[in-house]
Amino acid sequence: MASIKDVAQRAGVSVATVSRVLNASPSVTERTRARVQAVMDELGYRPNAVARSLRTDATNTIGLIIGDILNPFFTELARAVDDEARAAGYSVLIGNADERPEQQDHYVGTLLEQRVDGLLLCPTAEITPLVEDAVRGSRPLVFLDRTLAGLDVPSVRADGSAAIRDLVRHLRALGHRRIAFISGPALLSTGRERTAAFVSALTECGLPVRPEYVEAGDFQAASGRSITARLLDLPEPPEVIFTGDNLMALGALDEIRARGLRVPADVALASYDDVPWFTHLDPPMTAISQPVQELGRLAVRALVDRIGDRPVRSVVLPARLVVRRSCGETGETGESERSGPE
Amino acid sequence: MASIKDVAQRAGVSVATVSRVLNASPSVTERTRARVQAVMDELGYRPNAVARSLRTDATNTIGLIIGDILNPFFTELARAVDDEARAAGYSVLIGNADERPEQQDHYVGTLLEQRVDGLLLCPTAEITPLVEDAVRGSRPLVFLDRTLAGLDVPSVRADGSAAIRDLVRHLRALGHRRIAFISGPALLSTGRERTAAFVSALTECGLPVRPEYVEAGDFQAASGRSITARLLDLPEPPEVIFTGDNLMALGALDEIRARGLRVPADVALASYDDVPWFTHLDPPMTAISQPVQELGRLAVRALVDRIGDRPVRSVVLPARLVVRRSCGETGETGESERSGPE
DNA sequence: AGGCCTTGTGTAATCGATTACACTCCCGAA
DNA sequence: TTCGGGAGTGTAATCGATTACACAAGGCCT
Repeated sequence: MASIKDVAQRAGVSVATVSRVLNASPSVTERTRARVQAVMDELGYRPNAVARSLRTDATNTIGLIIGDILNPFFTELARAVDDEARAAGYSVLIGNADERPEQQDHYVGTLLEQRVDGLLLCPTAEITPLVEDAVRGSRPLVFLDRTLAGLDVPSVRADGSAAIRDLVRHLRALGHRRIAFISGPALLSTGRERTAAFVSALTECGLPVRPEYVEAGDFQAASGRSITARLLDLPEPPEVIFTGDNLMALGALDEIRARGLRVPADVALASYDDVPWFTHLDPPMTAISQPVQELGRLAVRALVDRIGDRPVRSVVLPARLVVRRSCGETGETGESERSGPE
Repeated sequence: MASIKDVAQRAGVSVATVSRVLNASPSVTERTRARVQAVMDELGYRPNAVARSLRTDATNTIGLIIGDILNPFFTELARAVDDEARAAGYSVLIGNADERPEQQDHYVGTLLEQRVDGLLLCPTAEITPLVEDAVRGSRPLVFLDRTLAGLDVPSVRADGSAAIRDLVRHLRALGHRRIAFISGPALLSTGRERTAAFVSALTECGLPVRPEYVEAGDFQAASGRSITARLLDLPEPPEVIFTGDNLMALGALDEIRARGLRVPADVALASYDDVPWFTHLDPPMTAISQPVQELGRLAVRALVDRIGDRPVRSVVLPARLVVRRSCGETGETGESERSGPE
């Protein structure tokens, strides 16, 4: 591939001048600029970003490590991050942790070696040595969707406590009392927070907290299915199953369908995370929707600020309840979506 | 961040020796190796991949440009590519073309500048200058899922002709005669091929080809919806709507639901692409399933072969029909999935 | 003992860009 | 005419790794 030297030689100038043309430096005659540009076009020259980065110590690239690329929540998040980053002049390198700490670390390592200018991380478990390295090595880092306690790292995430309270009230209003929650892993901040919010919402609504109705899955469909099976086999099965993410809802639905049960007549269903196809289920799924676009946008802004050494504060946005019909009919017109009881 | 010099100095050796330790060269005493390694750990040293790549002219990185990151088909594909690439020692940089040629070009450009060792491209439209550059510049390139005629570039893709024929036969057996197809853009090989296969399948089954029943969408949900609306407004609307990808199926479903029609009693529905949640629709969606994992795997192998200057041939895998219930009940037990009529 | 090979390590060139500094014109003011 | 200064360009150091080549030390042969 043609290098800056080839261009310089062919245009009869020095590499410095070519570099100046590349960087639109004002101190180049229009005549020279045009000649160099012509040679570039002729040779199909593209500057070597590797060499440039080595010199400038900036790759104009940020890393994004998501929990699971098959989870539409993360996919939408990646999309939002990508759009915002590109607008800010950065390219995004996506790593898929597949909810496995060692794979997360693999990507943290690779991306650090690639010298990304900053890292957006949806941490998959507890603090790992590599993540500490990243913090120590003072690479700008921002947590997204999930946090890790004990590290001085800003985070951008959504809080679903209010929405979960709205959901429990909604269920209560529909006459449900036995509500089960398939939570996420206690190792994840999102798992813990949602469980805590659920338990306190129950209490607040005067409902008993039954330990056998709360179990942690791993945010993947299979665990949603097996836990649902256990719940339905209980001597007194729950009237409602609320899942901690959209994949586990899918698993729950699998099990319910396999048993020939109907939603919501036999068992009601609700899910954390709202994804496009929830609307098309029968019945459409009541869900808690996170402001995914905003999360992505703000995370990139925060990271770019850190890269530019500007001060950054953590951000928490509210999630909101979207009532559909999977928990039973309200008195209203069924089709229209609306936010939860205010 | 610590560099190789810092390590060398602190360990009292030359940079060459440190480099040898990094590359597990055999000509280093165990004693020296251990000492250097200790210093590396102590400093939290990570080799600078940028510098290394500059010298070795290999980034151990491949680029993958997909059509649309919100489309689960591409998401699964990305997952498969990522897994296989990592197994082969490569990292994957994902670019989202969002089905827009200019954004595709943006990523082709960026990835070429980053000097990826090879490029996997799901081309979004016709040949663009940048893609030609890539071919000219002799960067290894492999087309995935879609091809571009007129370029000497190997491709890995699935052919759905047989599956589409199976589908039309299946529909015919269920008594349907008026079948509409919402195709993909004629600019894409996948769009053209599926349309051609559909038309010839109709003919083969002795069904008339009605021009007003075939229209190209853009592989996104909104177009599926608007074309469905047009089809249903026809004086003689089709009995079946077959969509060229899963997103347009979603759009079609939206429109059908909005009109209060039932599937398959009022209008039957089938889709190209099979995605996890098709099972959970009511009724479960009859679809044509592509061997996504295999496509991803083989594409990476082909690319790695090209990078290693080994000869590569294009691959075409068959897609297959998965009959569910969205086109009507067959005489069989409804729940079990099976391949099309043999 | 002298020559030769092997083994372990160091020296320095190199990859392709950026950029501080130096240099050469050329113009205008004194 | 001379001098100062700005505009345009070139020279060379630099970023952090890899690697060809050189070299020193030690072992073994004759």
